[in-house]
Amino acid sequence: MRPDNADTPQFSPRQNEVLEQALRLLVEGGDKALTTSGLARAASCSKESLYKWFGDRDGVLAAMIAYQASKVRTADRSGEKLTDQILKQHLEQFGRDLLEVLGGDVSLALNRLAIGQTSRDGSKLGRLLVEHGRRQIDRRAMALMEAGKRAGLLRFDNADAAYHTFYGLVVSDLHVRMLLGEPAPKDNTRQAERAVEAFLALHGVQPKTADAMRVSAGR
Amino acid sequence: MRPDNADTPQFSPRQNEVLEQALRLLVEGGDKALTTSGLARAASCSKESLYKWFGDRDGVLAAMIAYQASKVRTADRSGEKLTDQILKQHLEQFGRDLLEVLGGDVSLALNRLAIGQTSRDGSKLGRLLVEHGRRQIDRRAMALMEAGKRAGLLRFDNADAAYHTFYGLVVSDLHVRMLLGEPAPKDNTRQAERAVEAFLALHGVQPKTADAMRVSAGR
DNA sequence: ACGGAACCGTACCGTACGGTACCTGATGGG
DNA sequence: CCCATCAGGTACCGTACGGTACGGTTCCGT
Repeated sequence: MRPDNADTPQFSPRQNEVLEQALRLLVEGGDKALTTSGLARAASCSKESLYKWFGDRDGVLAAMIAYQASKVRTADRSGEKLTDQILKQHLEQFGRDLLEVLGGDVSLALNRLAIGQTSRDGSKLGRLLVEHGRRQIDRRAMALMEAGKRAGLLRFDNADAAYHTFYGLVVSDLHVRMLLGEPAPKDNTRQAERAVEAFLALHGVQPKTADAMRVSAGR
Repeated sequence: MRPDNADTPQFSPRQNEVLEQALRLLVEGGDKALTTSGLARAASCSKESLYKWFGDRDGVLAAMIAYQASKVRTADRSGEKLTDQILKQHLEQFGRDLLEVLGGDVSLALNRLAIGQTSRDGSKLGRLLVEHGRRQIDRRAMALMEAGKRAGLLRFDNADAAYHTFYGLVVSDLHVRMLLGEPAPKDNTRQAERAVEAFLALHGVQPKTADAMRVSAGR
C-alpha cells in the first residue's frame, strides 16, 4: 500500500542495505563520519556504485531521508468510537510516540545533518526532512484533533492551531535541547500526561480548572 | 585562571572585531564559510594571531558564543508593581522577545553550528550555547513567574515547569522549523498573545474559560 | 633613539575529502 | 560456451582545509 506519493522512488534491497549503513555511520559519528569512502568501505560497495545510484553525496543524504521516512508507518486506529477516556489515552500515546521519535538516534542524527546543511544548501534537505518526516505524524495528530471535535470532546476553531498548541505543550524546548546534545529525559510518559492535562484544560469540552491542573506539576 | 562563570572573560576590542567578522561569515555562509583563512582575510588579521588568541578553530567557535552572549543584556524591570494587566504585558513582551531572539540571524547560525558539531565534539559547543545563551532569558522568565506568583496573579507548584509550559506555548515547533530553513512567521505579536492567553488560562489566578480562549484562534 | 613585543601577510605542509577512471570478477541470457 | 552487464576494489587527481613557520612592519615602554 503506497497511496503516499507518486514519487516513491524506493530503492533496491542492495541500496537499502547501503543506506542502512549510511544511517549507522551518521548516527555514530555525525556527518564528518559519513564520507563516500567510509560508506563504500562500511557497506562493501564501490564508490563508483554510490555515484551511479545516488548521483553525488547530497543524493545519498536525500536518499537516506527518504529511506528512513519509508520505514515509519503509523497505525491509524480511527475506527474506534471516541470517549473522553479513549481520547485522552490516544493523546497521551501520541505524545509519548512523538517524544520517542524526536529523541531517537536516527531522527536526531538526520535533523542535525539537515540543520547543519541548511546554511549552505538553501534548506533543500531541511524541507525534505520536514515534509517526509513530519507528514505522517502530522496527519495522525490532525485526524485525532478532528475526531475529538466531531465526537464533541474537543473545542477549537482551528485544528492546526490546536495541534501546534498540543505539540508545544508536549515538546517545549526538548527537541532543540536534545539536538544540542542534552540527554533525553527519562520519563516521556509523565511529560505526555502533563501535556494532555494542560491541553484538555484548554480545549477539552469540560475544561478542568487550573486548580485541578496544579496538583501534578512535578516536572 | 578561567573564571568562566564570571560575566567578563571578555576579549580585547581587536578580538571582538575579529569575532564580529566571524559571526558575519557564519551568518552568511554557514560553518563551511567560516574557515581560519577566510576569517583572517575578512578580519584583516593573521592566522597566527587567531591561533594565538583562540587556540584552535573550536576555540574561535566557543569565543563567538561567549562574545554573542555578552552582547545580550535583558532589561530587568522588576521594580514595577504587578497588576494583572502589567503581568500580561510583560508576558507578551517576553514572548515577542523570545521569538525575535530565536529567529534572529545570529542565533539561528550559532544554533545550527552547535547542532552540526554536536555529533562529533561531545556536545561541548551545545552546552556552551545553551548555558550562555539561555541563562539570561531563563532568568528573566523565572523572575517574571515568581513575581507573578508573589503578586497572587499566577498559580503553580513548580515555577520551572510553568516556564517550560509557557515556552512551549510560545515557540511550539517554530524553533526547529526555522533551524531547518523555514522563514520566520510574519507576526510574532499574535503568536505571543495567543500563548499568553493560553498560559493565563492554565496558570492565571482567574482562569479564563476555554470558551473565552477560542474566540481568537486564528493562527 | 633603541629594542622588543605584538601583529600582519604570505607561503608552506600534511591530510583528507569528493569525485573519476580503470581493472577485475561474477552472473545470466543466448 | 561466450559475451555483455553490473558491481566491487583500488589507485588516482584536484582541491581546500587546519595548522605552522617566517619575514616585514608598527607601536610602545624605557
